[in-house]
Amino acid sequence: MTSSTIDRILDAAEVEFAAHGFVETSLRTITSKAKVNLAAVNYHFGSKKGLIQAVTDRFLGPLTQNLQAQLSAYEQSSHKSTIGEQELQALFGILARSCQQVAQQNQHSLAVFARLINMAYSQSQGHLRKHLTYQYGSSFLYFMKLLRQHMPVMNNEQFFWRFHYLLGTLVFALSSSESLVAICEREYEVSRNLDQIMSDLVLVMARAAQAPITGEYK
Amino acid sequence: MTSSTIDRILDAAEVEFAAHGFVETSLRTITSKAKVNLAAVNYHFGSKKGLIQAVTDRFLGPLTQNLQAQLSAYEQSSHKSTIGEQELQALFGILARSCQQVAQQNQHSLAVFARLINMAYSQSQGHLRKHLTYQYGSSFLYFMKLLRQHMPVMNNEQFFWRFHYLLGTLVFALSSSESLVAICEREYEVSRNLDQIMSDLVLVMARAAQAPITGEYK
DNA sequence: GTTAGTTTTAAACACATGTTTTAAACAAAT
DNA sequence: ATTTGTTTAAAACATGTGTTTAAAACTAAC
Repeated sequence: MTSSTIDRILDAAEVEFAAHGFVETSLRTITSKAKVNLAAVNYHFGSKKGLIQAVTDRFLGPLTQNLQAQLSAYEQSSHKSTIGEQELQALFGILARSCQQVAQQNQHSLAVFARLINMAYSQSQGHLRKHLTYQYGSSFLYFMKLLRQHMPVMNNEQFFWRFHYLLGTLVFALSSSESLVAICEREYEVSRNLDQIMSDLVLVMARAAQAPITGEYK
Repeated sequence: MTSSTIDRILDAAEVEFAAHGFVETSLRTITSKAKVNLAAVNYHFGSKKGLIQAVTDRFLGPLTQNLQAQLSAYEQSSHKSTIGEQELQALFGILARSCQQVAQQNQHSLAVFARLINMAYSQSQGHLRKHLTYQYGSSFLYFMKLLRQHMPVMNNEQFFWRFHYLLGTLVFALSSSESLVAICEREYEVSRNLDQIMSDLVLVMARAAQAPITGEYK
């Protein structure tokens, strides 16, 4: 049980970071929730930054691996030159399913992970952004490449923006899903789970991807 | 020039908060950038929380006022029972134009403001969220009500979720617009301004609002 | 010119943070 | 049983934080 300390730290850090952000979570609350000595973090991870990167790596590693596999299987199967909403739904569906599978396999909450990603972008944490793009940039680009084939109407720059709009939709929705679920249960007495939210998001993203590319709203 | 101190503090706090978040920005950096004594913040705003609320109020006050006016003008004009993409575009366009107008009138950057809103939701800051819903909740609901009339296919709960997806798209895209613009200029040698981004976002949101409401992505 | 109220200033306070240090406890191999 | 390397433990360190205090400077009215 020598490395149980490391896992306990990672488990505690994950939920605390997701709940209160990286900066607002102190090492002391993490180590106390993990029932571990304060110095253990610096001993095993070097620094708080090291811990933050380790927490994200533990999820993003399996995720990108899973995603890569499913994407290349999809690429070699069919749908190659087809254009349409169904193919877009399929691609976003692969992304959604990858997230859910990895979350389920590793006993993690998808909402927690989405909040982590959101934190990585909304809080400054320059080191994290660099680490993520360096480590997982290629998987990112692979997904973009496949998606690009089903959005041939627009040029590269227009696609770039459209892609990030959709990414924002996904991240923001997932990361605020827990509080939205709570509001929704209180307000409409209907409870939603992440599966339903994901299904809905896939449809929304696939439709949004096909919005016209020019025009003025004035 | 007695209240110039207050304005200088607000100006400095606004850009620092947007750039580095509420927690990672210290009162000392704010007061030094504002060329004001450290104690001035506690004297004029009571506390750091008070300053945070004042910063958001300075933008959200004029914004909701502007938005309310334009919305009621729109409501009394026409389009009342019509359904379609054009009406959705019109409503989102009103929201977009309100944001831009207020930003321009008060010499503020829209991206800075969007980042503030994003911070208010992604960082814990429970006091801010309470303050915002208490102060500006009605304007929020008014916009929702009008939008609801043009999305009659879905029930209230489905609309609730769809609405927040779109909101996430807007906030996330605007708040990360500055870094995306930079990447885009380096990568594609094309520069976009916020007007173009807003136009595009309006089209995307109007299209996404019409996505089908049920179905599985598996 | 004096006074009363407001604003600014410099210093100190109380506290929480990440990190380091030093020694103790432990594990496994010789 | 001793030794070696690794992990844990408690304490201290250095620093940055929001806030408060008390005096000084300023403003405006009488």
